Amino acid sequence: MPEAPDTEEQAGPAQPRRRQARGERRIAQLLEAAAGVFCRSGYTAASTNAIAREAGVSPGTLYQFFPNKEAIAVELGGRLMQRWRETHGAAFDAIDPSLPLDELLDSVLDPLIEFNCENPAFAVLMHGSEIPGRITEEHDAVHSALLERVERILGDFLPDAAPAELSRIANMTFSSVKGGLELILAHEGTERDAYKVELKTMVQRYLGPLVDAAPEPADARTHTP
Amino acid sequence: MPEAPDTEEQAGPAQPRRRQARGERRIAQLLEAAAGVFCRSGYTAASTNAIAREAGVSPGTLYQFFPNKEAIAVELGGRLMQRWRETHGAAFDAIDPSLPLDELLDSVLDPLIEFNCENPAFAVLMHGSEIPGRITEEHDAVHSALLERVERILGDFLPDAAPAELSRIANMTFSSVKGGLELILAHEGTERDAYKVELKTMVQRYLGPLVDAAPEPADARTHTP
Amino acid sequence: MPEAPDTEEQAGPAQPRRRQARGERRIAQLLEAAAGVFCRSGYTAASTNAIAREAGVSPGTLYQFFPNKEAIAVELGGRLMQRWRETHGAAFDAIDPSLPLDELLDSVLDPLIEFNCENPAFAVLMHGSEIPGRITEEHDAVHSALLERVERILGDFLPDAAPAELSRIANMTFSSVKGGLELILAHEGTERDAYKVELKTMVQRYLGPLVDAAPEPADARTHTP
Amino acid sequence: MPEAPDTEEQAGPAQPRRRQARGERRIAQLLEAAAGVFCRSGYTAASTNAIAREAGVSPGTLYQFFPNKEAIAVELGGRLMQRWRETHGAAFDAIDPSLPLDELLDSVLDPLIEFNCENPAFAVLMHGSEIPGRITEEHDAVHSALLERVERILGDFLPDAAPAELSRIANMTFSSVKGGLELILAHEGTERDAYKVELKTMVQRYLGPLVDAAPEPADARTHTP
DNA sequence: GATGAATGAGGATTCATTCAT
DNA sequence: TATGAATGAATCCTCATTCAT
Repeated sequence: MPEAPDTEEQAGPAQPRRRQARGERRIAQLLEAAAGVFCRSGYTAASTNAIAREAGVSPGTLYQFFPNKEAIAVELGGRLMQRWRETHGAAFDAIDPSLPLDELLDSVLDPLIEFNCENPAFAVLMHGSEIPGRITEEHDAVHSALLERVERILGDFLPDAAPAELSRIANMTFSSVKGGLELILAHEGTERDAYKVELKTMVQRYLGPLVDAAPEPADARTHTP
Repeated sequence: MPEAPDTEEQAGPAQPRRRQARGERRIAQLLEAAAGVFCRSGYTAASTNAIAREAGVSPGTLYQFFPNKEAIAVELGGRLMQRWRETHGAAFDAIDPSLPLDELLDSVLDPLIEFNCENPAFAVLMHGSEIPGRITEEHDAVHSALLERVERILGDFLPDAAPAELSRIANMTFSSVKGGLELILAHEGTERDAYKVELKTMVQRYLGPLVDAAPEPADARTHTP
Repeated sequence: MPEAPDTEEQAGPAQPRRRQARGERRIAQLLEAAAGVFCRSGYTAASTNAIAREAGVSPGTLYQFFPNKEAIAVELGGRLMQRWRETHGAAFDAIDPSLPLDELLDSVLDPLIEFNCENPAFAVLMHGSEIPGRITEEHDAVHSALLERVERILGDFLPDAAPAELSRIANMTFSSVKGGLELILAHEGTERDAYKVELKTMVQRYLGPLVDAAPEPADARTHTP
Repeated sequence: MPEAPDTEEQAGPAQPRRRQARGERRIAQLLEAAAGVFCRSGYTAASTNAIAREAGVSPGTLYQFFPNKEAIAVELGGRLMQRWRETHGAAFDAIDPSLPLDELLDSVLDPLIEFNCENPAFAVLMHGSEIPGRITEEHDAVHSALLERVERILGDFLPDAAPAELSRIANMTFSSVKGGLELILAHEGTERDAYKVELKTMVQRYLGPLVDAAPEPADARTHTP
């Protein structure tokens, strides 16, 4: 994707094509820089000048591609979501609700954890517009998209749950996962691995009874035999 | 801390206090204003001028009582912790480990939830120095104090757990509680109540197996039969 | 002087007397504090709050005795000049112009040096209103008084010199002495002593030829024959 | 120092300079403004806003080129020293120690005086960090560089002097010259000229005996036999 | 497009000074 | 008197954003 060998076409669309190629690189550069700065300082404390500096371009250049600071976060979130969907989206869409919960959670959480470790900015954006006035809610792509996805998955398992209850459970689950991811990212090595396990354990325990109680009256027993 | 009266008089603290009465009121006023602004904008985006304005005083007055912005957060955290201890600390210190988990959690979480609903800034400060360089860790009284308390309580239940494991479980629990509190605060009325229940359920499910497995080989059964 | 045992008189002048006694102590306290702060930070960077703090009183109290910051410097200068006059003024007024120059300089510079070492603020104020707009010239008691004194002494030695020339020589001499005093104060121990000697040597060499050439037709040899 | 172009291009410094031309002009403008403000108010009382205003730019522009107030003084000092070296440095390095003292002093002091009259800020910066905490010593380029130069020149004349003595004499000389320059700048027209002569006379008289007594066993007469 | 200069409002903080008690 | 609270303009400096080249 970053390499579009821009064949010299006639006249009209040639220039834009070349431009867009260079522009794409710039944008990617800027977003990568933004990811770093957001992680280090948080959205509010991150300065567009710092992002431009980190990207090795001038402030003016940054504003040639983004109308303002928020747009950077929005676009970064959009791209990370996109990358997430490309990498793990298929698996997500094809979740098999008949799987035992622990396997299902593994199939969901393992990629999510891995993706967050590789893209720590994802976690930052995942938290969404905690503070009103920062990133407008409707612009908070990552948070709402993931939450919706969680809700949908849960809906498959709990078809009888009222929408409000579903939303509540999804929010609760997602909130815990976000917290767990933060802890995971805050640690390293074996400690990090232990937190990964712990997060999955927690989610399993939380959702286990719900799932067990609901569709399949299987002989599901405790999750840590 | 903001006031060191150091009068070389002999008398008690009565005389010097009269002068400070106004100041004490101002401090309370400023902290209340800070609580509001912190809740609305978060620590980073909160401006001392905004706090002063909200308190109805000039910027200079604010700095008569606090040396800088962080000190405001620290003092606010300190006061909230103090209030928390005064209101619910005794109950916390006297937790009866022989209680069934759900009762124990009620005795811990109900007050915590109530306190957060009454003091929403508590939740803000509870999150601690998410971003390195904001509020210094050692100054992050609320977060570390509560985390330590959680760890201690858990230690009573899991005397055989390794320290690292204990810390992990405490962090995980605390993280989830923080997330849950955020959700509670983000909702109102019956929805808020439902979230309260949900949070307790989640913590119960997470800790239940740990506790059951540990000291008392009682006939404890799952909590959602 | 600081101790006026205020005997209880009738009515009218009793109160003021007592007040003045306490006030005198306060003023002395404040001026001493100001001396310290001026030495440490210079006049511009010295804050009235810092002076009050150093004096152990409140800002309000300071302004009960001085209308503004400049007045503090002016009064401090006045008092130091007063002390200077009381201690060494007599000797100065009774300078014997028939003395050989080196003895005369000793009789002038030795006390001046000693006084400056004991009252470092004197040197600070001696420099006068280097910067227009700080301490108004007419308020710069120390500088102008000392300069005038130097001029008068020199006038005794050089009765034939034109006023402008006299003023020039006085300024030059005074300027060098100020510089030398700064160096003296900047050093300690034997190095300080060496600077004392050096300063006197310099002044002697500067004034020697002038004095020699003037009243007494001695066998003075000049360095620029 | 304020500009690190770091273009990864191959070309010479021609291209990158074109962009900086405006900036270079701004820097010069700002430094000129700073020189004026420093002269009028002194370093401490000079405000960056005042400098920006004097330069006809906004505060932000100033900070695009200088990280803080001290850096302005440092750069100004550096440029003035540079200009000084370019204009008179060669003559200084090629001082002929066999010259008679008065000619030598002329060759040193005349340019110095002239340079100070043309660049009054030089005198301000020459005084160095009189007050601890203002301009850090190591940043006080003008003062230390000139003092060192004086010391070196004197060293040529007094090869047998102990280092401490040399330093003392250099300090004394430099201090007097600074004082004299101040007086020169404080006057105008013929009075200024007269002060110029007076300063040279004073230095000559101070150093004459030292020099005479040292290398050339001339028939020098000292005033303190 | 790219650059870096420019902006000016705003942020934290200080300070001389005044006021209420 | 003395205190300490109060003020608000001014300080240094930053930042999102715009402009000229």
